[in-house]
Amino acid sequence: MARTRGEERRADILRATLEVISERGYRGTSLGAVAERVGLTQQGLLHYFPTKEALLIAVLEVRDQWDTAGVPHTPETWNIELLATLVEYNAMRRGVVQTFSALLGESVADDHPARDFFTRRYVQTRESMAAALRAAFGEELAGGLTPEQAAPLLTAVMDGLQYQWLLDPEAVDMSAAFRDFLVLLKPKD
Amino acid sequence: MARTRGEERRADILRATLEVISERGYRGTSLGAVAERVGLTQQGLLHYFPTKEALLIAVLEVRDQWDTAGVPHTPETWNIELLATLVEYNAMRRGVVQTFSALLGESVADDHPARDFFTRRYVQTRESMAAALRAAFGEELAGGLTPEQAAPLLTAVMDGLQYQWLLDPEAVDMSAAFRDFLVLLKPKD
DNA sequence: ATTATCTATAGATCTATAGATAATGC
DNA sequence: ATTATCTATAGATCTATAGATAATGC
Repeated sequence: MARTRGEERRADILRATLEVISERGYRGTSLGAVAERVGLTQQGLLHYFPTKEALLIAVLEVRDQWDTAGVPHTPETWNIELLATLVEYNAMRRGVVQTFSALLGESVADDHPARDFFTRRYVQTRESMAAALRAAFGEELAGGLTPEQAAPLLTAVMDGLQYQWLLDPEAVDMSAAFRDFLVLLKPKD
Repeated sequence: MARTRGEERRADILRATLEVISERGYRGTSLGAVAERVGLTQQGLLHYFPTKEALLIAVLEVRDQWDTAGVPHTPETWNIELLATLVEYNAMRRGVVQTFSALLGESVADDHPARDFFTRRYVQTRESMAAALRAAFGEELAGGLTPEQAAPLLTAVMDGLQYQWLLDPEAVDMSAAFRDFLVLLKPKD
């Protein structure tokens, strides 16, 4: 896939942006800092992405691929085993997890440009989670929960564990804890 | 408790700071915006808190009282029913939840001044959660989990639900979901 | 006296625009 | 021709310091 010079540069810039966001969040990220990492001036960077917000939008568009390790975000392709593997994989990619968590955390601010993106995304995520749970465990999970009831919990556990793990990787075994949670969900009959 | 004029002002400033942080995060908060809300100039505010970081530290110190509704943060005082009530209560205090979530989200950045605070705090939280779980359910929870295994999950569920709820309050019933999770944890014998 | 506020301002950033120059692709 | 990149710079902020003035507490 012969990417043009320009596409290559864009990809480099996005990579660098993800890096800087993971270190400082979106608000703490300056165009200058990103530009420096790709060997450009701040104004040179603006040739590829005309505003800082345009750069964030572009980052969000590619981000999904990163944080689901390339697995597309639709109900059909998801399943519980894959989720567990993904969590395990994420435990080896601190930077990616940190970028995601930093953006999610910032996005709850009233005026944050990523807010809509995350709102929409979580609607999707809960649907996918419910479908995956249904496929794995059927209509009734442990405790009599439906897949739709368990979906936000599963989502919450993944996100919440990431924060605890990012703050204190030694103290929290994200992957083991996630598997513990899957055991909890499994119907007992 | 006759607070001096100065203490009163300090409290006002902290209140305003929590507000602005909930709207913009710590990095997005300017001293000027906080000062305006208490009817001071930015320089007048610096009389009470000499730097922006000092203001954040002070906020973090009072924050615990807010987000646990005044219940002290020690193993002895915690129990599961109280947690469920707290989540219900939080669903009526969007601003407080949003301040907490915004700060937690930002704090994963490498150089964030609240990072240490949250790291230490989560160690405590997990301990308190484990104690509460032990008191409520004994040594073996559902799925054969120990209280220590379930503690990070319980913590993760609370935090993760908050993000989903903040982004989309209509779509997520934080309190109901939390109670669902408690049902999951309850030993089945 | 001490505490509370204000005006003035230095010094750092940061985003974005304008316009010049260099490199690349037909 | 078009794309890539640079220099120069306007215009907004933002934190923090210095030092003056007003209000309050003994």
